[in-house]
Amino acid sequence: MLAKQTPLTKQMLSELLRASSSKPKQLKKIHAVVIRTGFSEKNSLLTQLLENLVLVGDMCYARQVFDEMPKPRIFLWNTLFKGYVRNQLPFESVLLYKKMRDLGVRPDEFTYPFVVKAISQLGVLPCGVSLHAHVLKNGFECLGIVATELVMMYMKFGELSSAEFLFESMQVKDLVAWNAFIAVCVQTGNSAIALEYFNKMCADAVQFDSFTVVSMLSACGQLGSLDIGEEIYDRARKEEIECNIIVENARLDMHLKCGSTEAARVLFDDMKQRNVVSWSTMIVGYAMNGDSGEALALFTMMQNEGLRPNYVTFLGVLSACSHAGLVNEGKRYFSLMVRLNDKNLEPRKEHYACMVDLLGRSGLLEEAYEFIKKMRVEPDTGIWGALLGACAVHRDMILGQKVADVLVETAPDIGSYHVLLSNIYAAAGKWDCVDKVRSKMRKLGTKKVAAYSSVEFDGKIHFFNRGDISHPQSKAIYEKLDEILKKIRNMGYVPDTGSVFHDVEMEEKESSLSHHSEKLAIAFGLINGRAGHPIRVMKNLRTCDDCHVFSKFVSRLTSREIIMRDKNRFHHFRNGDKEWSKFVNMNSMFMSVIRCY
DNA sequence: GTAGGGTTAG
Repeated sequence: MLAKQTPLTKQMLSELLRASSSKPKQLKKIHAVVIRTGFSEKNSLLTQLLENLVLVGDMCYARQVFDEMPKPRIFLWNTLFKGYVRNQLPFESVLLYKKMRDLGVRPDEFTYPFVVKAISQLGVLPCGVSLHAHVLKNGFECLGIVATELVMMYMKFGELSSAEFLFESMQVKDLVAWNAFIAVCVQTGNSAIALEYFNKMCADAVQFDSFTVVSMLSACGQLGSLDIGEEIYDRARKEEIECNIIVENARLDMHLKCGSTEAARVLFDDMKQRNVVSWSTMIVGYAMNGDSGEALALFTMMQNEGLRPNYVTFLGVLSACSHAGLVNEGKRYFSLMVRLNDKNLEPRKEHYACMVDLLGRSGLLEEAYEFIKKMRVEPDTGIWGALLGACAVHRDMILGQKVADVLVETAPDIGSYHVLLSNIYAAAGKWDCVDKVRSKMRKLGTKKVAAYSSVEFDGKIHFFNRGDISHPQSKAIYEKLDEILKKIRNMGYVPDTGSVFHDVEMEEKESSLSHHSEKLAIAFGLINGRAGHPIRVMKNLRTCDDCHVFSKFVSRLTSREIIMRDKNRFHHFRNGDKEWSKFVNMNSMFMSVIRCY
């Protein structure tokens, strides 16, 4: 009777496992039965259980099951590695790899893709280098997949030349290898290199696909190269590459990142299908471009269509409130988020940072400080950084010092915090304190990020540093700049030397100011750009007050529209005016949002 | 039986 029942029960257990593949509690119960009935001996049920646990993400339990297996085959080790990578547990991966070597288990060609990815997640370069040596020793370096993972690892570690060298020396580069390299370039902020390799790829006659297009549109968004991006998109269409919703969303985002909000809206309205990413892209884009009214209006529309916002949508909404100084509305959206009581919508650190920014920007520095103290989450550098930025804007030296102390303690290698503190001192004329901060930076080896601006012209991106003379057109650029400065001075422009935070003489201050990278970029745009077309300048840091005023005057003088994107947001200048957000009645709009829920 | 690529935030 027992013999008759045995195969049935085993089959039943297997079926049960399949049926409860996403229910962790059920899996545990079945595990107990498997052990009790002695079916675990052949490992097949345990294997199935392990795979299910990896999918569910219960890695602790998965490890327990794995450890109970008498002699797991290499496939099972790989399954566990897969689980650790998927669930972002790189440290556990490293320990498992060590154990594997200690036991003398030989890794196979499937092992290294997982382990290399784990080291990427771990972010420790020396570990990556020694793992690379293992890969070579075991003879897996010529496997495309392993090589691709290594290239991505080096790129994520900022080891650009190693990554490039390895990629170039790959004997066979298929489409996925190209796409992976281009994507990781964009993800690490090396979009100009991505563009370079896209051109190489085309020169090598490798046919690109929709994955390539998405990465390139994202690269063009970062670079502010609307024309190049649109050209690539048009080519994709002509070559009948499937432009799915991901491609369309990336295109939308590119337009918004290039300050082309009107065109983005037309694209958005014409889209055949829209998902939460499309809506969030628009809302975030409007917020970045200073059109808070449209951002919040879209948020309402989105809900009227019955779409559920996600955490990015709320980041856009909160930053829209922040840019427009809508303190009370921001507070209400934040509490709405809490009240929705959705596990996926619990405010994250970024949302708290947005709130601190909102309060701080409006001058409510103490309230922002209190908000941080009362937060349910542990404040990170992003949150303290938002408060320090606000202290710099409102020149609050006392609180600024307090916050900077926390930041310099936790993140001594980030130059911008030191710079912000030194700016606060400089604004108050405390040059001895400025010197102290600077010498501390030198002692810690912290470096300031050098400011640069870029402009696209003739299919190329032109970069400028402050006082740069390396550009072939330098002579003409400086002549143009002098000419403009003269003319706008007559129109009433006065250099705002308050934004040069060095203790130097006035004349020197002025010349240092007049050669800021964005001014050089604008002069370049005026020389080369087509009349009637906007000049799009991208800057890697925030733009200073003087360059802001300068741009206003230049837009009036030359009747050219200037769209300047800095680290945080856009500035649109047309006919000497800065375009402000449209007036909207936020109160009534907020009430309609409340009604949706 | 298992392995490499894409969109919204920072």
